[in-house]
Order: sequence, then structure tokens, then C-alpha cells
Amino acid sequence: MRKASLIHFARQLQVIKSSSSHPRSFSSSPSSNKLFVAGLSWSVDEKSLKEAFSSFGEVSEVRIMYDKDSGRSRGFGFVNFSREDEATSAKDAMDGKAFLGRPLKVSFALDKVYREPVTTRHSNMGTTFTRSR
DNA sequence: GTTGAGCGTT
Repeated sequence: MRKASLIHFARQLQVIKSSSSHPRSFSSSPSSNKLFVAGLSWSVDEKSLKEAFSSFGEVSEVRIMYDKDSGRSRGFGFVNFSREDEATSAKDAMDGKAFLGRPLKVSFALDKVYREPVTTRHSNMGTTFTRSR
């Protein structure tokens, strides 16, 4: 068994466990406090997005992806809430709603949170080869 | 001065 496979499998298990540990509050979707927000206007920054989502709960983190070259917004970002019900209500309220002229597309974010660095170790005689992705 | 579905950095 490879290490990367174990990590992937553990992440899958965590999603299933978080879903099955709350049988009653299961709203037919992998609930999370992280929201994926797309359909943003090009001129939307993090502060305006946070101001828009702060009315639904306590926003802990807001990140908008900007282009490395031009520095302009790529039109999507992420909003972190302190509670899952806040994120759920915010998604339910803001999804499909217009924001600065464009219809917003809000959904739960995927757990692309930790990307393991590409550690290519040339040990002696190929002792340890750690390839990720 | 542009574009328009999507799942991101340490």
C-alpha cells in the first residue's frame, strides 16, 4: 500500500464519517463550512464578498482567486464560515442571487485543502520514492 | 477597456 493512497482513502473515510455521524441533520449533501463561490464579477474583491456573506453568519476566511499574471479576479473564490448551518443558510440564500450584476453560484467547497509537496527523493539505490499526484 | 464554466494558496 502506498502512502498517497492511504491519505486519499482516509479523506474519503472522513467525509463518510462526518455524514453518518449526524443521521438526523443529514441534508442530502456533504455539509461543510467552506463555500465555493463562483459567478463573481471581475471587480469583486474579498472585502465586498465578506461583507455580503457576513450578514448570514460569522465569516472566518474569504479567499478570491486572482490571476497570477494580470492580477485580476478569476471570478470565483471561497468563503469560510464558523458554523456549518451559517454556511448552509448563506449558500441557500446567496445561490442564484445576483451580486454586483452577475448571478452568483454558491456550493459547498471540496476539501482541496492540503496539497502534499512533490517530494522526489533520489535516495541511494531508490530506497524511497515519494511521488504525489 | 476583451472572457464567463468552474473547486484555491500557504
